Amino acid sequence: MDKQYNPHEIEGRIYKKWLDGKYFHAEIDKDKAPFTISIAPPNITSRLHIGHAFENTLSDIIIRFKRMQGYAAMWLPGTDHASIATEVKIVEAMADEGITKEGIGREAFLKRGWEWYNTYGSAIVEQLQRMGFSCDWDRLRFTMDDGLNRAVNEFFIRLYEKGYIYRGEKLCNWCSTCETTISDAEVMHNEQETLLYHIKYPIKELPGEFIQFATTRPETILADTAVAVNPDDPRFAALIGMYVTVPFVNREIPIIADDYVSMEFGTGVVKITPGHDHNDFEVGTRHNLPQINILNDDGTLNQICGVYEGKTVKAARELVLSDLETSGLFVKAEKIQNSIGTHDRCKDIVEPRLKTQWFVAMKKLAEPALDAYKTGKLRIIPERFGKVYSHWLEGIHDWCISRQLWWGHRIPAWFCACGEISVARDLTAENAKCAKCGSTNLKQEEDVLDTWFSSALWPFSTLGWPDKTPELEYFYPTQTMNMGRDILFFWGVRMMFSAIEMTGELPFKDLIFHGLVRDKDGNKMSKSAGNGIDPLEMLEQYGTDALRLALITGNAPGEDFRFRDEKITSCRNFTNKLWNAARFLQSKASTATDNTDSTDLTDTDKWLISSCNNLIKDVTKLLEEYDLGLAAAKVFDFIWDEFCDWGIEMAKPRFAENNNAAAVLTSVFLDLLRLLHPFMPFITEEIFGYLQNSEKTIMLSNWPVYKAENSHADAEREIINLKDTVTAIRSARAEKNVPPSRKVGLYIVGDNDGVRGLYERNSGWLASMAGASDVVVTGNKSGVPDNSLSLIVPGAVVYIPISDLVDTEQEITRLEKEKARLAGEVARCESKLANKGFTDKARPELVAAEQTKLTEYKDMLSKVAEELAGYVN
RNA sequence: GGGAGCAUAGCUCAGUUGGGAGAGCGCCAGCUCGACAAGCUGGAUGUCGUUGGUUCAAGUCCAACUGUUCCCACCA
Repeated sequence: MDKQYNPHEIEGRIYKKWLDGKYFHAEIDKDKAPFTISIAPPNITSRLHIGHAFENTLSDIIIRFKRMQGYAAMWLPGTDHASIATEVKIVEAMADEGITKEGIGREAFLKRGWEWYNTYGSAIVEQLQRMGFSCDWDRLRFTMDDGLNRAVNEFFIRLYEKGYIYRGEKLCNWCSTCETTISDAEVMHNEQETLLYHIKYPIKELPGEFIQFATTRPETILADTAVAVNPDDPRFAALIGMYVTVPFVNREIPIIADDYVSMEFGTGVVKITPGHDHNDFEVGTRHNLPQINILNDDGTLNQICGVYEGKTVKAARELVLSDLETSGLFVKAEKIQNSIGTHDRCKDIVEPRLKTQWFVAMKKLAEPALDAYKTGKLRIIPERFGKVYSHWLEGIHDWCISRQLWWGHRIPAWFCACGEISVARDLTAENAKCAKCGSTNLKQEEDVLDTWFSSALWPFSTLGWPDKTPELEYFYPTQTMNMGRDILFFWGVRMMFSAIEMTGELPFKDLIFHGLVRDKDGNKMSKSAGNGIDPLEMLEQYGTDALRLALITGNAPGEDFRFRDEKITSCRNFTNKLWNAARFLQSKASTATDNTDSTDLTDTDKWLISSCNNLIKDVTKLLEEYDLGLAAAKVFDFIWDEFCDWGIEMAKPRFAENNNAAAVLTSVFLDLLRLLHPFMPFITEEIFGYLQNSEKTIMLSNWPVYKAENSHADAEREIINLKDTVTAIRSARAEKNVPPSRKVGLYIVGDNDGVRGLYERNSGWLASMAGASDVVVTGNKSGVPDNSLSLIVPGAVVYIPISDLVDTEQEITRLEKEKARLAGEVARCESKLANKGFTDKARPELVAAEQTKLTEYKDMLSKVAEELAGYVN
């Protein structure tokens, strides 16, 4: 083994070994319980970023843990076609070549989509493999492969047949850059400072009089079909029912009364534009107002707008304002804070407008999804996201699922000239026939489905649904789902209701949300900001295991966290530490006996076995609760602080003798490797190979279980005392500047047999750890050299004969300080025990512990006092 | 307008049913002590945002406040 851990050569070789051994592949096995995770399929828009690395590291930890526990653990991988996101990318790429979508036509465009998939889909798979993820690659799926296409059609048709899917003209969110509708969830609202323009319309019945209102979008006056006031507003009561004239289009529109209008805001008058505003649409519906659309698909104004036709919204706004000013109808402009809707993909302003689209009626579908959470069948982790989940479902709106795009699942609906729409299984251009008029000249809907329509089926469509496959039977429902908290509405909710409706079961039992990875300054990572971190770069520099560990330790579930280089460096250092511990053990392998169960275990052996045993219990529990960051930190700390700093160091003096020190260390270390394996798969696998030769792979070895018979609480307590003793001696040596090369003698005076036995049994390593030439354990002070440095340690007093270095005055000061500290402790313990509230109400073991401490402190205090008296005299 | 998170050492953050404040990095001092200088040993640094409340006991539970981040919502 090399002196430094070098991940590069190792990782590729190990991953190949796993693949070749088919270790990732889970067969249907009736003797095992299934444990399934579906990947959150990455979009094929680009290569993976650090957020993907993080999310999938979580899944990999869970699936590796469960696999070792003996489940038929299956992690199903795949990618998502990401309809609009990918289409935007392809269009951009084509623009660089000077071609357009329309220019090349649908078929050629789709060909480019598949090329895109071939490039990025495989790049993503490669990246996932570099991260060491143990996905069942034989089951790799894509949201647009044949099976999933069939599932999508089936889903659409079943919803349509049940009347959940309908087609209608409604106010939709329109992105004129992408020229498509988008769902409410895709609209981002940003507070911005905008201008609120005050405008007045002449009142027809009262020549020379005007009614004044305010708007942030003056160009939409061209689509106004009323102005509204509050019915209780005395200022305008007389005007209700009169008419005003919209300038430029000379449309006469009524003044109506509606509760929606707030008397306080603006002028107390609102222009009503049902064709371009969600609120106005509802007001318009209540008052039977006409709905006028003034926009073309590309965002310019249409023929209704007269002289403004062909102008962009922005240009039209300027023009309308200046024309209003000219006509004397413009009053003033004021600055206000207003929220503007933008498209989450292209960041352009979204305009509400009328469009005929396909919708899913959500109200009834949402109910069982809500129920699943409220009855506790669905577990949401962390819990607080449950509130967000149910709140959204309670106020859910219908889902606009049609998109005016090409890359995606084309809607399986066929139009006939007679007006009939056919939606049925297996309709193709060849066999389509109108059910009403018998015409065979049907045209398929041009639109494709929202990308989340297919994602919603992911946990079961990937297992063969709608067919009743054995895989679906066995692996479904899945167990846990890891997802970013930012896609709860897009995906989490939609999988839930789709699965319940289609399969009658929840798609997963535990829904786990993780936070976002931010840069070192706390900003969101994004391509445009240029602060994104490429996981491949990180793992090339530090190794995959270090990256994985850095992503999860010290992060609380569901919280965002910053990614900093220092953290990954310390994790890289840890891999080296682990590597060298293994190197050391390997060098001692020849001295190892097979005997780790025998009764001649020393205190240190018992301590190590027992504390590792406790670690197993803690880590297993944390992993079962999905508290991965804490679990990783526990293993990390134990290996470094306990196993290496104490376990190995305490064993060193024992190697010369014929004993089982090496065997115990190795046996414990193998368990530690198993605990660490889900987090750091490569290095643990490599070391596992060096340290034993009975098992082929750590991946499929058994997860360690807590063994009651390995609990040695007494030994643990004793070693804790010894560790304190060593620390005290080292600290004293440092304080006195005694170089490590200078050996000293230790005279330990303990006044009871148990304590003397403890120090006698462990005098070998105690001497070694403390840098002593010899250790003398006695029952009294006779034989201890004069002017030795004395230390109070648990249960005893240690004298170090370094008299030539001891400054008597310093020593007196130190003892006085120690005396004061101990006196304080005694007082604190006494007052605590004198408190009836504590003794009566606190847990009994706490009270007992406090009493023990009091005795110990009193004991130590009297020894300090005695020492001090010696110096003073 | 509604809701949620966060506030702990110089920095980044942990802190699991309430029971004597922790890690990593940084800083100071010293170390080639049987693997590891990507290491070892020792050390300094905290009114746990503020104010109240519950409790024998609060970083932890409750309330209010301040700062900050985010989500939802149709306010022209």
